[in-house]
This record gives sequence, C-alpha cells and structure tokens, in this order.
Amino acid sequence: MSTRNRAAPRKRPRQARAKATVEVILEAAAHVFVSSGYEGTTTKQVAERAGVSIGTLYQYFPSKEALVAMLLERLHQRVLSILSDKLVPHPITDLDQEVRDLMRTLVEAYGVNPRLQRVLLEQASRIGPLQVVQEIEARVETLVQGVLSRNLEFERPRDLGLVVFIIIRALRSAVWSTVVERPELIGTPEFVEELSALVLGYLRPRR
Amino acid sequence: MSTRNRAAPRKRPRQARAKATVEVILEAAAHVFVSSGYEGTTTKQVAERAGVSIGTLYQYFPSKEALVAMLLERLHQRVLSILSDKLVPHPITDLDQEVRDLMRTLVEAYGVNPRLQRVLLEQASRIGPLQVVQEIEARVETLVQGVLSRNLEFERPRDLGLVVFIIIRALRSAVWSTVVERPELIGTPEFVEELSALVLGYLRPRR
Amino acid sequence: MSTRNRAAPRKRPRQARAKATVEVILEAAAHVFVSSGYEGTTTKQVAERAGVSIGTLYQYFPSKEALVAMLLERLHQRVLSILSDKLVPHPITDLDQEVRDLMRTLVEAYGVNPRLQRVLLEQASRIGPLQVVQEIEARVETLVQGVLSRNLEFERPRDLGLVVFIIIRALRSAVWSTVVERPELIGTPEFVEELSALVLGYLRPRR
Amino acid sequence: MSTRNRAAPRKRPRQARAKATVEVILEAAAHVFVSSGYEGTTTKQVAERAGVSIGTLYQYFPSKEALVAMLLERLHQRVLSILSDKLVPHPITDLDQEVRDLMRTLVEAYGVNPRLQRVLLEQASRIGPLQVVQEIEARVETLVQGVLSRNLEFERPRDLGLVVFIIIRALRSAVWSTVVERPELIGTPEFVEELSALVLGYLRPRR
DNA sequence: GATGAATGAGGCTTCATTCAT
DNA sequence: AATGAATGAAGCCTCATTCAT
Repeated sequence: MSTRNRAAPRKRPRQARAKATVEVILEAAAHVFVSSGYEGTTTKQVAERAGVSIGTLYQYFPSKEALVAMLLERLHQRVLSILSDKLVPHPITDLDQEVRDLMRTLVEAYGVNPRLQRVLLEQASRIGPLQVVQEIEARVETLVQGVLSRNLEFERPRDLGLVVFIIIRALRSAVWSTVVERPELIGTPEFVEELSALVLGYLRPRR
Repeated sequence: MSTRNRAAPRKRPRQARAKATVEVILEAAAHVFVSSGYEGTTTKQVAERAGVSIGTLYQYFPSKEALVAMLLERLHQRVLSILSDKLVPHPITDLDQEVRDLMRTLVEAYGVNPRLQRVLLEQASRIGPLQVVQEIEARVETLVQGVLSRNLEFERPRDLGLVVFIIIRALRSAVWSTVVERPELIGTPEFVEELSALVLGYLRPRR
Repeated sequence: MSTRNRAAPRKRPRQARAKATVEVILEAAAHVFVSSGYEGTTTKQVAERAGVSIGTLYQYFPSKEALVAMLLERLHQRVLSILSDKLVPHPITDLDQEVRDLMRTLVEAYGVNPRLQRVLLEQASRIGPLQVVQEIEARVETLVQGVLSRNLEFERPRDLGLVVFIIIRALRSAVWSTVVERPELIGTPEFVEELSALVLGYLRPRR
Repeated sequence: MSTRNRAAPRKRPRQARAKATVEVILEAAAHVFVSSGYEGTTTKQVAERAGVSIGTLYQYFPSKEALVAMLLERLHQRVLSILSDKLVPHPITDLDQEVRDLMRTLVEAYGVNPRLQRVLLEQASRIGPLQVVQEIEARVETLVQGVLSRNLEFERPRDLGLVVFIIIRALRSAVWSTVVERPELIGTPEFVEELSALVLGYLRPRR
C-alpha cells in the first residue's frame, strides 16, 4: 500500500488555481522527462520550469514517481480515447480498408508524444506494473483482437492473442524508432503505406 | 581525447589474473544491469557481485559508462558473428526459404541476452553515438538490404532502406518484448512461424 | 559560464535565515582552512563545524573552491577598505612620517587573518587568476606606487614598479612569517619599528 | 616514532643500480611536485615519470612524505653548501662589500629551484617540524647573524635576531615571488641591485 | 629486486524529500 | 497554499599503500 501510494497523486485540486498549477507542473514534467530522461530529470528542474516552488510541486505530487504515474494516466487516456473513437463497432464493408483503418489508428495513437511514451513506459515497468498501464494495454489488445476476430479468417490455425501481441509491438516500435531516428518520415504517406503493408501482409494468409 | 573518452577502458590487462578480473567484472555488470537497469546499477554493486573491490573495478573501467561500452562492444561482436556466419553470400535456390533463414538469423541474433541489449542500447544513445554500435547497426542493415535486393522484386516501387529499417525494428521489438512479457514463447516453433509470417507477408507483394 | 564557474556562489540567500547560514558556513570554512590547509579541509568538516548539513553547504557553495573564492572576496574587501580609508590623498607635511604611515597601513592590512590569507592566496593561483584577487593586488600596488611617486626622489634611476613589487612581497612575507613563527611579536612597537626601518632604508638613497 | 618514520627513507640503497633508481625517482618527484603541487601529485605519476613501477617506488620510499623529506634534505644540503662555501670567516676589508656578498649568497641559495623549495617548505610545516629543515634554518640564521654581529654597529639598540629573521623572510619571499610572477627579472643586475638596496638600507643606521 | 594487481577508506557532490515560516 | 531552506543517504570516483607473483 505504501508503495502503491507513492505513485498516487497527493490530493485532487479543487480550486481553479490549483488545477492550473497541476497542469503547469505536468507540462513541465513532460518536457523535462522528454529532454533529460527519467533519471536525468530532477524535481527541482520540473518545479523551476513550471514556475512554482519545489514545495508546491510536492504539495500535489508526493514523489517523482507520482509525476510519471499521472502523466502515464493522461497519456493513456488520450491513446485510449483515440482508439475508442475510431474503433466503435460498425458494419464492415471493405475488409481491407477496415484493417488499414485500424492500423492507421494505432499508428496515430502511438504517435502521440512518442518520446514521452517511451520514457514513461520504461518507468512503468520499473515502478511495478501500474494498474493504469496494464488496463490500457489490455484494452488496446482486446479492441484490436476484437476487430480482427470479427473480420479475419486464417488458412492455418493461428493464436490470435499472439498475433495481436506481435502486431502491437511491431507497430509501436516502428513508430517510436522512426520518431527518434528518422523524424522526417513521420507523417509521410509512404511511411503509413509501409506500416499498413507490414500489418496487412502479416494478417493475410500466404499462398 | 584522453579527457573525453570516459567510455574507453582504462588499461589493457597484462597478467592472466587481470584478464580474469576483467571478465568477472563484465559478467557481474551484465547481471546487475539486467536486473536493475543502468541508473539502478551502482558500481559498488557490480564490484561486490564480481567479488572484487571497487578500486579494482575502476582500475579497468574508468567509469560506469565504460562498463556499458565494453559490454556493448562484446555483445555486438557476438551479434555480428552470428550474422556473418549465416549470411555468407551463396547461390539462391529457394527464395522463400532464403528469406525465412535470414529472419531466423535476425531473431537468433536479437535473442542473445535481449534484456541486456535493451539496457545497453538505451544507454548507447545517451553516451553519444558509440562507433561500435553505429557500425554494427549499419552492417546489419547493409547485410539485410543486400540479401533482399538480390532476391526480391516489388510490384510497386518501395524504398528498400525504409523497408529494412522497419523490418529490423519490428523484429527486434517483437523479440525483446516477448522475452520480457511472454518468455515462455521464446523458442517455440509457433513464435518463429509468426515472426516469419510477419516479415514474409511484408515483403511479398500484395495481390 | 554556468559550467565553468565552479568558484561562483550558487545562489544568493533571500531569507534572513539563509544569510545567517551563509555566514556560519564561511566562518567555519575560514577556521578549518586555517587549521588544516586547503587540501586538508573536507567539505564535511566545514559543514559539521558550521552546524549545518553537507547539503546545506552545497546549496550555497557549489564546490570547495567556491568557499575559497567567497572568502577571498571578503578578505580582500576588508584589506582594501583598510587601505582606502588610510590612503586618501592629502597634503604631505612630514615625508618620513608619511611613508611610515603607509607601511603601518600595509602591515595592518596584511595582519588581517594572515594565516587565512596565506591559504587563500595559495589557492587563488591554482584556481586560476581570480579577478577579485588580481584587481586588489593591482590596486594595492597602484596605491603604494602613487604615494611613493608623489613623495620620493631617488639619486639613481630606479624602476618604481619593481621597488613596489619588492616592498609588498617583503612586507607581506615578514608579517605572515611572524604570525606563524613569532606570534608574540605581532603588535609590538619594536616589530613595527623594524618593518618601517626595512622600508624606509630601502627607499632612502644610500650615501 | 611511527610518525617520524613515515618520512624516513626505507632503506639505503647499496648497489649502484639501486642508487640510480633512487635518483631517478627523486628527480621525477621533484618535477611532478613542482608542476602539480604536493596534493596534486600522485605516487603513480612519480613512478611513471621515473620509469619504475609503483612497487619499486615504495621499496625505497615508504610514503609520499618520504619523498618530500628526502628532497628537502637534499635541497638543504645544496643550500647549506652554498652558504658554507661563501661564508667562511675571513678578515673584513670592505664592510659594504661584505654585506653585499652575504646578500648575494642568500639570493643565490634561495634561487636554487625556488618553486620546489616552496612546495617542500609548505609541506615541511604540515608534516611536522622536520629536523632537517629546522636545523638548516637555524644554521642559516646563525651564519647570517654571525656575520652581521661581527661587522655592524647600530646607533639605536636592535634585536639582531629579529633583524635576521626579517631579512631572511623578506629576501626569500622577494626571490620566490619574482620567480613566480616576474621570472624575466631573475638574474638581472637590476634585480640583484634592488635586493641589496633592500638589505643594506635596512641594516644601515638612518640619519 | 621488481612488478603491477588489488585494496578500501574517504572525498566530493547530487537530489528526493521534509518542514518551518 | 506557497515558499525555499535544510536535510542526509547514497552515488561515483581517487589514490596511497600492500602483497602475491
């Protein structure tokens, strides 16, 4: 319980000013985490960039980990909301297009501040499996698996769970690596096309 | 150069005893890095696990970074030797089998102590682009690209460099994630089959 | 500038408590430097003697050098204020008395915590030419040279700069050595008399 | 006894080779002490510069202090031999010339590797009053005092011990400072002339 | 005698966190 | 609520010295 609590926010801000303070701190934290990494980031730096005192920071976040936890929660909410918006069940007309849309959605989701995602997820595993993260990951997998199971049939028997597991990691890694190593490609149609090819080729039965 | 190269080993061991010491330190470092991560690892822990004094450690490695650099070098030598052994140019008979072999080789290479690979590569980028790493990555890409360019033809025009970039990240990530999250799958034929499907499907022109 | 200036104080204390802390740390540092020398002094010793934690020390002084730099600045301010107070230009009546007063002033200035002066000046040269020190030394030389040039005439041509250079070192050394080796003499009229004789004899043309 | 012994050489070298080794170590030590200061000097540096192993160094000198002690002894032997050679009692003809010779001798003595003298004497006081040093200093003072007492008469009563004390410090400091701050002046007739003026003026009764 | 590998106490410094104001 | 001064555990690293070979 004590461990779990370290990562929990200290108090929910009630007043408008307090809410603004929390926002500004989180923004600052995101910025510093991205540019300095988790260990390279000091709470003082975050406070300074946020323009608040270190004491104020600790009033809202009882530890450095709590910053990670909160950011992780937010980030995943954003990722999840993207997925939920786009993956509402609906009648399928064009299978190919369907799968392609799904992938585009995943790429879009992983493209939300990917450097921050990287830093945070790295910590997520160290902090101990944060419930938020696990939940989200599970939901993403479920969503994807749902779409696929409703729409695909394989010639040979395949473990759909494994397929989804692999797809997600492959896509995520491709997106993140590209952000870091070839940022100029992000957003080009060519890049999206290749990612789609990766996934569609994988899902489509081979001759 | 002397001041800057914190990552270079401090001295070449001359006596047999010293060589053994270096080995034992590196083994210890690998172990602790894997279990505690780079920042979570202290030089004292490494020395203790190696059964040597902290002074001895610093006699051979002038900094924590130097441990990473040395391990990185060794790891890559191993990875590269796997690749070189298997990817010797030779007459192609069965294209499908050929590509599948290539992928198996990559999986094998990324399966060499993957948790350590993860920790080290993460640091590699922070330490500054270590030559060893860049070289290796370049050579892997070149090798793969070579095999592919000799054996594949695409219906639509594709940027082969981008294709290889994506394949490598996708494969690597899939292997690493599996080691961490589903270790029981590593080595199963099913897993290898899926990875092959991922790559072959990607490379094969879609109908 | 930020990286290089290890000798600059880290932050200006705002609250009254902080100011008091800075004072107490500087006093402690002066004491320990005098009794143990620069290298013999550890920052921990200083913090302990000041009755603050080591962290507090580093909050205000980013390094051991910064302690030296600050003490040097203070010491020289004191020395300079003594000189400025006494060496205000004024009409000369008794030349002999005039020079004697000048010397008395120098002795008084070098007599301000001379053991500390020794330790600090030794470091000043190692730290790299601190501006404060150079400025002060230059001003002392200028002041002395000014008084002398307005009041002395030599039979043979002499390099007044060299004369001043020698006088200052000779006086300073005599004062400092006496503090260390014959402290009982400091302040006796006899001692002052001899120093005056040293300087006046030097300045007065020989027959 | 244990403290005293730290500074004593470990063994007298008997063989020629051993003697050469000791010499080469001492030369190296002198060099490194001068360029890096006492604390800045590591025994390993000394060994390396001497071209011997650290083990060999410790075979002849049981500690870093022992190096200082030995160098101090040698240096003072040299200083003392200069003084002894020149200050042999002899009939006085020209008083003025006599005193001037004495001063020249002192300057010459203090000019023998003055930077090393500075480093060593600094340590001498920290190591604890080394007998060698005290003896030498005493002998120098005695010698000088002897010459002066036989040849000078003052109008007013003066403490000759104090006079000598002051002269020696004044001269030494002037020489050493000049080496550090105005090396180009060392050896010029002008510089010697000023030092002589300093001393002669001091000794000669004022009108 | 020589070598250099090994030791470990101890130094400097950072930074997450607490708490008095 | 906010501030920022104070804390101190803990990390990295150096270097004088010992000792097995």
